[in-house]
Order: sequence, then structure tokens, then C-alpha cells
Amino acid sequence: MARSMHVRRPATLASLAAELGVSRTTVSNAYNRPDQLSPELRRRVLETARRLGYPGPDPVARSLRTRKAGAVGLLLTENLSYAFRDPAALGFLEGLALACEGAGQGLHLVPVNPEREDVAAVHRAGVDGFVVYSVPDDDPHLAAVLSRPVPTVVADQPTVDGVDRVGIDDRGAIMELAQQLITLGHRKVGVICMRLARDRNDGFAPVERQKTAHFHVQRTRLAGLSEAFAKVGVDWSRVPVVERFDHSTASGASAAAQLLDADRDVTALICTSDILALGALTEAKRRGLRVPQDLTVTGFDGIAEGERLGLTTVRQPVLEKGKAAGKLLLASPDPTRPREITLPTELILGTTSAAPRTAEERWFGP
Amino acid sequence: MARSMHVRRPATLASLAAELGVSRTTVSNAYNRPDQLSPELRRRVLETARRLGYPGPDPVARSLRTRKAGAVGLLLTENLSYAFRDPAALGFLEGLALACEGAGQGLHLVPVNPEREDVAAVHRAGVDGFVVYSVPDDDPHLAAVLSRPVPTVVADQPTVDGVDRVGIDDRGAIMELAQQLITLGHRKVGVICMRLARDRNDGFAPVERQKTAHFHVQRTRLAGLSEAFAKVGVDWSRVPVVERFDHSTASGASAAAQLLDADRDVTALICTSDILALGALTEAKRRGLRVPQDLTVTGFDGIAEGERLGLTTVRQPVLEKGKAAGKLLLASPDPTRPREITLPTELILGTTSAAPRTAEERWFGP
DNA sequence: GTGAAAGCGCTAACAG
DNA sequence: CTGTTAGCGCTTTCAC
Repeated sequence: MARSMHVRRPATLASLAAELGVSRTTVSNAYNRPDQLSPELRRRVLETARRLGYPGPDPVARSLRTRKAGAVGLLLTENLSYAFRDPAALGFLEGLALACEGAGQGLHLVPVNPEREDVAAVHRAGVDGFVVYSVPDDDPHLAAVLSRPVPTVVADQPTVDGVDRVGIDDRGAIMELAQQLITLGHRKVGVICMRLARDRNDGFAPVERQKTAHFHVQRTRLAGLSEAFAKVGVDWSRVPVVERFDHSTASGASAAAQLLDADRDVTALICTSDILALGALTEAKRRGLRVPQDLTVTGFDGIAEGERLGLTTVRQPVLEKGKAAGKLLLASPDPTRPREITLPTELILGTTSAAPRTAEERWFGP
Repeated sequence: MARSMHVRRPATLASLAAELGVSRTTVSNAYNRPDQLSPELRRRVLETARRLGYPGPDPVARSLRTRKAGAVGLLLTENLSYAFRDPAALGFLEGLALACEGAGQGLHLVPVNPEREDVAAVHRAGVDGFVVYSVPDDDPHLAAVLSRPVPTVVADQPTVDGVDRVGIDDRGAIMELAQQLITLGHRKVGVICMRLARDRNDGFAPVERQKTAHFHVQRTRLAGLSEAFAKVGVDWSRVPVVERFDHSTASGASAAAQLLDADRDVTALICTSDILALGALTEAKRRGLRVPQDLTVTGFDGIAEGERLGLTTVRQPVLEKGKAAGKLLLASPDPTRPREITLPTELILGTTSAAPRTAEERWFGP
């Protein structure tokens, strides 16, 4: 019953002022500038408010007036469920949430139905800025965000003119990992990557598709690998690259299967994420392939489960990335600021990589 | 440079209308009711908008006018980092996000600094309703939410008058688990639970504290256990109950250590969450106690990692819970609706529970 | 310490 | 199909 009086808005700041016989300014001050009133008057205002069931200034009206929504929008085009199950995305989200919390800002998850191309939600979001995380560069939602007159930060995304950016050196990091494999002696490698564009392509990705990939992170990592292996004479166009639309361990496993079925000479499986690598590991085990003796498997991200398994990978500071995005957005309103933050990564050698077996070993056993 | 023109708001609906020599209604219709204009005029409006850099109707102004914010608020008092690392909370969050996405509603995470008791963020959130997840019943943020004139749904929370609720039968579920242990022969049990109130108490929780716990879920589970064991003559006041403020496996481990150190006769450790149980398992292993031969350990929630380890637990549908909360909030505006949704749970026997060893076995080996 | 005036930018009847 | 009229509820100079 106490609730029923809350259900509709019976009172406004104006009606409260009328009831009290004071001006609206005074009531407003009672809430926003306590020092501008006598304590006694303020007490009276607040008490009358309670009596009338006035819940305090309407947030939306206040936002309109002050031109501040007190929230930042987060655009995650990827199907929400994947985001919530990808430790890297989750780490980013946590870091961003922490930054927002620290600044007293809400975090508004923009609803994006991956099926419909409904950009309306972006226009409907009452936020002071946007963070865009890992969406394809031709995503209409991204365009919609950029059309909004609020500051924006993109993460794991190609540079957009004048938009702040946070990310890592994907190319350099994966080249370092590639170099490690090259040093170990791997020349026949296969790659498992996440989706490269908005259309579903569960299968091999020709070089052309790799180069025109719309996901910056994937494109850049593939380019880094290609460059590193080209340096030692590997013809990249003959390197099998298997793409998966869904980002899951199941995808990693099926991609590994597809790749190993097609090319039995491969000595190393390079995965562009730890989640995919976890799946590849499962498939290797299923086939009775010992890792790393028979097959080297590498990942990217540095998630906890991969660490437990000793996965060879590149660790990136996902939590920091989220925090950095939040700070970038919330800190400087507009001045000449560092337009770009590149976070450091670390190569984790792990125990899932080793020198490849020679051809004889492969055929005649260890 | 294209960005610079977006940085401030150069045009408004009114200025656009003036420029075009039409009324504001017409411009508004161009965006909101395309069928109310000639296609030609609409095209002209939209094109002029682009030329002037008008980003479309301001979301906040629209919200004020339409009295719809297009977002639901989520109140998670718990330190954000814990929420993002607790699979049960994450499942709830995912379900809720899914429900919001389906309804085209944003999800606004209310920033709550656990340190400061700053309720302002709740008042500042421009949302059409709130979901409150597992906060203490005396939390000022909860009170603030209830004071807002918008519909609210609480999850894992005691009934608040007139507020919709979603949850499970915590008491019944844990009593079923207790009965299982009782049937196996356990009488000397110990309990590890999450925090019972807003103050930190890392240690034993006397019965009085258990009964007055401010976290409904914890209070109810403890009450269920107490009731089940009382029925077979166990004096609950002598049952050690260890509380931990932080919800982590580390907490579970240290609590198990504390409990086992104080009472070496305990044959079963009942944990009120899987996360805590995972920690207890670790500590048991560290001590060389075999589970379940030397010690029975049980959890609650049904998280994936627990399932992999064969943890005896109660599985609850966390994703469904989140979805249900969202639907409850978004579906019916107010009419006579089912005020409460109780989701089913399932007892998972697992492999971490067995009959206790007899006293002789305990002292003289198997 | 308090009040009057002036919108913030938009949408929704209702008339034409 | 288009325009006129009225606010939504609030904050904020700037006088008093």
C-alpha cells in the first residue's frame, strides 16, 4: 500500500513549491544546493516532500536542463550472450564499469538486436558519451554513434577520425608470438580466427577476405602473422585460415577439426583468441594428438582458464583497457588530449608450444 | 574534422524547421511518423538535417516529453567486481540483458560505490523501472529505488509490499539438500556462508546474527538448514557457521580452514554458494582430506565449474531468473499480475558427498 | 537567503 | 498532410 502512492507522480517541484508557498528555486535549492537555504526551511521542504510523496527532482527533466545524463553508453554489437561468456569482453566490461562507478556515472548498455539493423536504440539512449567495443567497422550502429554529438571512445577498433581510441598493438604482439614459433622451427602452420565480417562464413578464409576483414582486431592479427611468416619465406596464400562466426570453444574445436582434416602436415595451430585455442586443445586431445609434442597450439588474450592449462598466448590487460576507455571518456571533455592509448601486452610461453616433430618422427613415431 | 561539427549541438529540431520553412511538427514527424509526410518532404527534411549536422531528436528531451526513458535500471549493491566474477550474478545479468534487448530497452547499471552511501545515483538515473538484485534489505539504495515512482522488481530478495519479485524456494531447496546429507548419516556439519549484513564479519556467525541477517537469500538458506537438522535432533546453536564478507574461492578456502581447525569432527561442509564450495574443496585437498571419503562438501547455484568437478549442489536457473525479472518489469505495466515468480531448482547429487566415516575409521584409517 | 523570468528540445492533441 | 498551441519538470542567472 505504501507503494501505491509511488506508482504515479502526484507531485512536482512546482506543486511542492506552491504547497509550501515558496518559489521553485527554493525547492530546487533544497535538493541541489543545501547551503543556499536556512536549515530550517530545508527541513520543511524535505518533510513536505515526503508528506506529498514527492520523490525528488525528475532525473530526465534535470538532464534536459543541465545537459548531462550522468551515464555513458556502451555499444557491443556482438550478440550479448557471447559478450557475457567471453572472459576478455567481460574483463573489459568490468573495467569500464569500475571507471564509471568511480566517476558516479551510470553505464547504459545499448540494446542491439544482432538480427535487425535497428539503429534507433542508439538515438534513444540518453547518455553523455559512448564507448564502442569491438564492432565491425561497417556496423551501422557505429555510424549511428558517431552521428551523435557526444564524445566517443572506441576500443579494439580502427582509428576513426577524431575519436579517442584504446587498444593494444595487435600486430606487434602477434608477430612476437609468430617469431617464437618460427624460432622453434614451425613453417607449416594453420590459423583459427573469429569472424571477419558481418556475414557468416564458417570455413576457410581466402587471403582476400582476410585483407578486407571488417573486424580490425582480427584483420590486424592476421596481417601480423602473414608478415612474420612471409619474412621466412612462407607463402601465406597457402596457409589455411579457418574462420568461425560464433566465438566459443565449440567453434575452436570444429575449426581445428576442419583444419587438421584438410591439412595433416600442420605443426602448429595459431588461434586468434584463447577461447578458440581452448577448443583446439580439446580437439587435439580427441584425436590423440599430444600437445605440444605432436601439435603446438597458441591463443591470444590471456584468460584465466588458458593460464591454468599453460596455454601459450599473448596476455593483454583487458581490465585496464576497460578502465582506460572509461577514463578517456570521462576525464577530458574535449581539449587536446592523447587521442590514443595503446596498452602493453606480454608473450606467455606456456607449455602448449614446442619444436615441431620432423617428418620422420611424424611418420615413424617418437 | 568531420567530428568537430558533431562536438557541439549546432542545430535543433526548431532550427531545422525554421531553415526548411516548415513547422516543428513536420520535422518531428519526419523522424517519428514517416507515414505522416510525403516521402518527398521527408527526404528534404532528412537531407537538410544532414547538411546542418542535426543528429536527430535529442533523446533526453524526447524522454521528458514522452515520459519514457527506454531503459531499465539495475541495482547491484555488491561490489561490481564481485558481481562480474560470480557466475550466478553474471547469469542473472545476462538473462536480464537479453530480456532488455528483446524489448529494445537499454540496461542502465546504477553506479553504487560500496564505500560511500551515496544514493544520489539512484535519483539521477533516467529509467522507466528498476531491477534490484540481491542487496541487503536495509540498503539505503534499495530504499531510494522504492521511493522512485517507477515499477520495480526485486530478485533474490524478501518480499517488499507491492513490489514484484522473482526468486527460488531457497528454504525448500536447501532443506532437500540437507535431507540428503541427513540420510547419508551426517550429523556433525559445518556451514560456510556469504556475508550476512553490511558490516564485515569474517568469522563465526552466532545464531542471533544468522536470524537477523539482512541478506534474504543467506538468511533463508541458513534457516532451512537449521530447520532440517533440528528435525533430527541436531542442536543448531552448536553447529559452526563461518561467514565471509568477500565472495570468492579464497574466502571459501579460508573459511573451511577456520572451521576445520575449530572443529575436527565435522563430516560435511555445507556452503551456501558454489564459489565458496570450490574454495572449500581446495582447502580439503590441501589438508590431504579426500572428498567425499573423508569430507563431504556441498554448494549452491549450479555453476559450470562446479558441475565439471562433480560438486553436490542445488542448481538454480540463473539465466531464467534474469529474464523473468526483465519480463516482469517490461511486460505488464501495472495490472493485477502475478506478483511473484518462483523458479524451480534441482538437487544435483554429484560426487562430493557420501556417508561419513565412523569414528573408528576417522582415527584408525580406512 | 529568496523569487521572477526564461528557457532546455521535444511531442501530442487538435484544427485546418 | 501540415501547423498552432501547450506544455513535460526542471535549473539558473540575476535582481531583490
